[in-house]
Amino acid sequence: MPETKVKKSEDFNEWYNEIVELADLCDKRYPIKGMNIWRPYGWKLMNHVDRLIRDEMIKTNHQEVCFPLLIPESYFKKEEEHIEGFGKEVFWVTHAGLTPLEERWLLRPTSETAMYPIFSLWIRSHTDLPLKTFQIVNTFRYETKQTRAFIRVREIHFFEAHTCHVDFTDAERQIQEDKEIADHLLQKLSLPYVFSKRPEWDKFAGAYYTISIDVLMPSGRTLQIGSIHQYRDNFAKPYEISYETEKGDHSFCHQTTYGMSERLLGALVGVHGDNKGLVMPPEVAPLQVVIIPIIFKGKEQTVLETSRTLQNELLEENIRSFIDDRDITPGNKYYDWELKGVPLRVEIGPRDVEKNALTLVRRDSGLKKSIPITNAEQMIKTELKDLEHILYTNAEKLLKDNMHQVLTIEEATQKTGIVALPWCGNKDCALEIENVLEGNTLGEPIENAGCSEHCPVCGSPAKTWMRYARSY
RNA sequence: GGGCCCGUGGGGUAGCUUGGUAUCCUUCUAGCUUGGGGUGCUAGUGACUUGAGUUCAAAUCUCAACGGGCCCA
Repeated sequence: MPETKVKKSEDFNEWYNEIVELADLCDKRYPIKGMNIWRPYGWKLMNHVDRLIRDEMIKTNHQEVCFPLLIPESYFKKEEEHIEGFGKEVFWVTHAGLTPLEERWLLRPTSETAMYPIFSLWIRSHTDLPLKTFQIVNTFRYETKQTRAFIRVREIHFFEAHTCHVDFTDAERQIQEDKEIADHLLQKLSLPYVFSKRPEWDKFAGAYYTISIDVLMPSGRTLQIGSIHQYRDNFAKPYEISYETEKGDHSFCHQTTYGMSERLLGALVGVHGDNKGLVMPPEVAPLQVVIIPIIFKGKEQTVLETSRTLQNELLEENIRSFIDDRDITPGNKYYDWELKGVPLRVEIGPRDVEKNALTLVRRDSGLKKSIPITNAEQMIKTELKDLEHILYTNAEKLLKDNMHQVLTIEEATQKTGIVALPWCGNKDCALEIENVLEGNTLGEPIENAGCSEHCPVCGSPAKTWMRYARSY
């Protein structure tokens, strides 16, 4: 069996670096830090993830838009907290040719400040609401810390939904919908996750509150793959997004955003991959089945014909497949496709054809079996479903085994992954725990209110649980 | 912001201390061979980040720039 040089369990970070390049996802040789090249296979994969996101957006009546990349400084500066949060990591455009610009432009780090002045033009009446938009674009953030493919980059492939509502309640309803969207999507990616409400000092710049969506990587560190923000009317006021109510008054909109990025791909790689390479959930696998004809001189005809017949049958079932008839040895092809995480491999050789059968190999378990060629596409469909299920189950176990709820800092230091401790609500107490655990606050669980224990730092009655983790 | 380390074919490397012909593996190309887990053989392409300095001579020593990585705040 082929293995990566670095084992996933021994040095996850190194393993990750090795795998993203070996599997042809990206090329990191571009000479600007944090700006990598999407290679064809990686880009296909990302497109499938985007497709799932679009499907969810369309189902929930969001409209796709595309705003300009450049934002005038004056637009950007309207909301104070927002500038403070992003100011240090924006790229500026100062010249056009040799001429200095009268007003500087910036590359969007996110699109609130590009969109909202325009929203204020679009929205006149309560009948224009809710306004539900989204776009999938690249955003730019000048990261100074260490970059990592798909996880911390300077040019980010980004999904952002922006909505405007008549009031806080309707915006809250949107946030419920966003949570459902996240759930559907992450199920399809076989990625179990946790929602946490970020503490006040760690929320998105300008938000009323922020819900983060985190997955747990096998290294024990969390990866935030999305966030949902309730803005209330924090942006609507400076950007003057108001509407005329039924009664003829004027009122500010309440807004939400929902963002996700190429980190989803990072999570797919990290959570499902193994020492043989990627393991892709069938929903997003660029190829769901690879067909390898076993060619012997003189017998290639029947083997290739059988392969083509199967491919056509798979096509009718909307299963993405490819016949690898390259002139290299079969073993070589196995390695290749295992590295790329193709969920199922079908081998068709003279032996199979004779028996009216084909050989089916699972990427997750490596198990091989011979199945009848009649109705093979149905069997394959079932196997794909089962594989998706197994991926989810394994990932869920990883998450559950690494989520802990404890009462003292002492106990917390013994744990890996996500640790929840009682919290009194005082920032200093949380920061103290961050220090000792060498981790960060993730936020409070959103599903439960309250905690009847005591803060492990100051001893006061706890208001809630607070989660801590080392994160990417 | 402060400190440290590193730049050699597409990838991984040896050589640097003590200056002189750049090593090996892999990939790639061509041909034959082989083909149910990386087939074998033959031939071939391809590199010292850039600039300045020291020197008869620099991958090697010095300085700088650019690029990459790590640690601390």
